[in-house]
Amino acid sequence: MASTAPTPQSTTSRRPDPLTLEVVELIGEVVARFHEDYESAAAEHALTGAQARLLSLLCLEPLPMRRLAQRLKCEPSNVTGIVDRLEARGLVERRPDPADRRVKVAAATEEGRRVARSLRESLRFAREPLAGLSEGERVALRDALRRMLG
Amino acid sequence: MASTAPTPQSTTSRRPDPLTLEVVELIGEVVARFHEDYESAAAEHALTGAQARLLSLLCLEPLPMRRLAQRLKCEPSNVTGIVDRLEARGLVERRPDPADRRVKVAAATEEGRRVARSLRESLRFAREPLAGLSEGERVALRDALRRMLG
DNA sequence: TATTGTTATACTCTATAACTATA
DNA sequence: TATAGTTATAGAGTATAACAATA
Repeated sequence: MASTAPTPQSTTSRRPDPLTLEVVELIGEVVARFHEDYESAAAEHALTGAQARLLSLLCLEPLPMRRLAQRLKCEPSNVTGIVDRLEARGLVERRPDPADRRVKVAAATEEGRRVARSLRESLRFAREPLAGLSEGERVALRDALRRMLG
Repeated sequence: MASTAPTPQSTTSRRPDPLTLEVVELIGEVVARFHEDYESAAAEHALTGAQARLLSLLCLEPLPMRRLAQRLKCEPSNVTGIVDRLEARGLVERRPDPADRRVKVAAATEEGRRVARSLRESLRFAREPLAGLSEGERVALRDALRRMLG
């Protein structure tokens, strides 16, 4: 591709070049749409965003309340309420930890896993828009995202 | 680039190919980091995410309460409270609309614009990670995102 | 009658601090 | 004493419904 002029400034400098600014803008758009899509998919399953995120985590593996808080980047006291509400609906259960009786391990129930799977499948964004890209473009996008995320 | 085998299924079909799944996963990562970064940048300015978004909108142009709700994709009743809190801090003001006395136009104050500018500059994510990409990669990323967003 | 903004209400998420039961 | 989870509390965002002022 045309790499005619060398970038005059690093992108970490105070005034990013127009290209970087546009990419930032576009990423903001993607973030907004993704978020919107996630919330509405959750709502279709009568879940809030936080509940959907927690349930999706537990769908991979059971976790102590403390670890859940770390993963969700919130205070442990909040996890109590979210798990309470999911447990009341039979999507999650609390199990004792034989090794440490202070610990409670949260785990998705069979129905919880079913709901999480359905939720995952109803996530349309980032799948439909991707359909417009060729395989080569998807590879390029993947590589750029990988490098961005370190 | 290698386009050896034709993609067996459309990306909108029930079972997306591994490449598409990975890109979805990566976008999810980007969304999470961006969101986190935005919230913490807002918090540095003693703003909530919703307040920061509303203020940023008003920084571009004054808007009636109703339009603000549409832009923020929430109910008009919520906007009342968010604007109340920003107005109490002198970052936003309500103006009458001469053409329609039912309407109140919200506008950023001078200080509001200053805070919004500072907020925008403290958004590190999507700028620092982008620094790791070559210009060619940023162009490829831009083009892919543009096409994704239609 | 319809529309704009607001108020009232209820629920969820959030952080902080204090509490309990274990370790 | 230190840690895991909970409870209590308060602030903010959200949707719904009802309301006053204006069109």
